[in-house]
Amino acid sequence: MQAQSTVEKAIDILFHLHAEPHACGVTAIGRRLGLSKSSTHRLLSALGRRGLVEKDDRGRYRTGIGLVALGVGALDREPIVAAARPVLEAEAAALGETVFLVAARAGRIIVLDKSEGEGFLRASPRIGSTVPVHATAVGKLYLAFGGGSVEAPAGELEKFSNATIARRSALAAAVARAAERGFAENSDEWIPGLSVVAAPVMATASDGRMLAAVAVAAPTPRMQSLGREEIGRRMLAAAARVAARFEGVAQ
Amino acid sequence: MQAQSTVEKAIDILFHLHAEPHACGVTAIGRRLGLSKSSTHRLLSALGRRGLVEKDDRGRYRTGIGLVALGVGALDREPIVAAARPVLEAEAAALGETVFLVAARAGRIIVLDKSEGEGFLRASPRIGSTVPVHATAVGKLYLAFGGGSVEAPAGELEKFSNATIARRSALAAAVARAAERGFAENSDEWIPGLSVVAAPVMATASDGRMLAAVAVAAPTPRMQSLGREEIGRRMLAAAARVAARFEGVAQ
DNA sequence: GACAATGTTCCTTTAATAGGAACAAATTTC
DNA sequence: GAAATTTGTTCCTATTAAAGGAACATTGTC
Repeated sequence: MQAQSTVEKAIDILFHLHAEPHACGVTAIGRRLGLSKSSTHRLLSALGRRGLVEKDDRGRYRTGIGLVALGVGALDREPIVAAARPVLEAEAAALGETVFLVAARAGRIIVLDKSEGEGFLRASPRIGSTVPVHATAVGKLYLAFGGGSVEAPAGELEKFSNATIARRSALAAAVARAAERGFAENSDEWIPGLSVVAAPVMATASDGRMLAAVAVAAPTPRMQSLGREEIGRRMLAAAARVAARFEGVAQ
Repeated sequence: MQAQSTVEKAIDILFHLHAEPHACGVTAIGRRLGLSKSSTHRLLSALGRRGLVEKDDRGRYRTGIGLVALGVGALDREPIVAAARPVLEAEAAALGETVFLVAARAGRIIVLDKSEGEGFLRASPRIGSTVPVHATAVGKLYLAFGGGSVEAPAGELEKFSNATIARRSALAAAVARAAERGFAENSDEWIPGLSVVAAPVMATASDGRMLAAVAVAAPTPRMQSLGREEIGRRMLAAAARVAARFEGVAQ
């Protein structure tokens, strides 16, 4: 990845600090991103003047509080998030499991919002994080209904667990089944012990494209006892409510 | 505010888009920030290549999903947030009201995390948002225990409601009372109908400075019936638990 | 269908950036 | 405890990227 503009270099620094668990020094950042020490320092100073990075006691840099403000605002700005939030909360309260909203952005599948369940063992996806296409329920939905907005990765399908779909023909079959049933599921295919059932939020009025997906995540045994078919119908109804609220709000 | 570096101009665009409720055009952004149309366009392109801004169907720009990822990560990085989260959740569940964590950053008081209550009418502060110093419970705590990390605004004290403290002598008295009791409260002083009781999280081991504050927010009638003194003691205990977890984790 | 406003691209002057080197703290090593 | 090494910060000038006017393309409007 070749940074071209100064702005992009600064953003690369932000993402690098984001990826690092601990605060980083100027020298280390510069070395990692191929920037001179003085350039790195100047970029960090500019970011610091706007509160996007902070310096700790020892002069090390880490991501700043300004990023939090910008990020949370960006979420609330997404109309689909505003439309979905009450539905997520209602479903999470009714099921006692984590319910979340996922959508495609720039060819990747990203967690937009969540409402967590009550269990001691519960799914807690990170808002803003990316999930794999070929090993998740939402990924299958996007392959079935997304109209090419998301594609399965090129080359070998990464194997996350014993249950991960490895062959493209098997993936195509799973996608076809999702297209037929209208919802998709995933048992241990990404994270062992985690099951997800997801339904697509389709724009009913305009062009009928897929706006997002509503999904419930639970430990596999609990999902088993809840009944996948019943949960699937429930998610379809929830997704329809989100779509109705979205079109009502967006008007 | 005069932008000096290119990076700062780009960040100013981000904050401007963040402040605007709707997507903005290149011309409008440039006019607002004093940038030429072509410069604005180039900065937006750079931000867009890294996913920090997005373009809608009509070519308008708004904040992008990349900011969400950066922001959420930045929050989880704050050790005080990690230490406080279970305490916030436990208190929110026990009280049924919104409990949140607030701290001073760069001289301002900022909401770091929250766990919302269950009421139909409930406080829902925005994570990352700034709250006023002289009209909030946490503001009084920082004036009492913050060691100068936060100061009351210069000039006239802004009047948010009929209950807002207007005179500096009255503010000093409220701060003195907070210093004496160890916790602070706020009834309708910022937002009419909203009451808050807050307790400071003090570093017990090292230098004893104020790390953050734990606060519970509720509609004024409900706070009245819960009993301010009892809630104050409860918040003091919660803040002590946060401090203990913080020092235990940070070790 | 003509007009106005907006997003995008092009090009040259201008000004900010890059990066080496020197300096100052802090940390590590002996 | 002192020397040595690493690291954050500042300074300076050749270089390079950014700024801004103008032309072009596109969209929405009257």
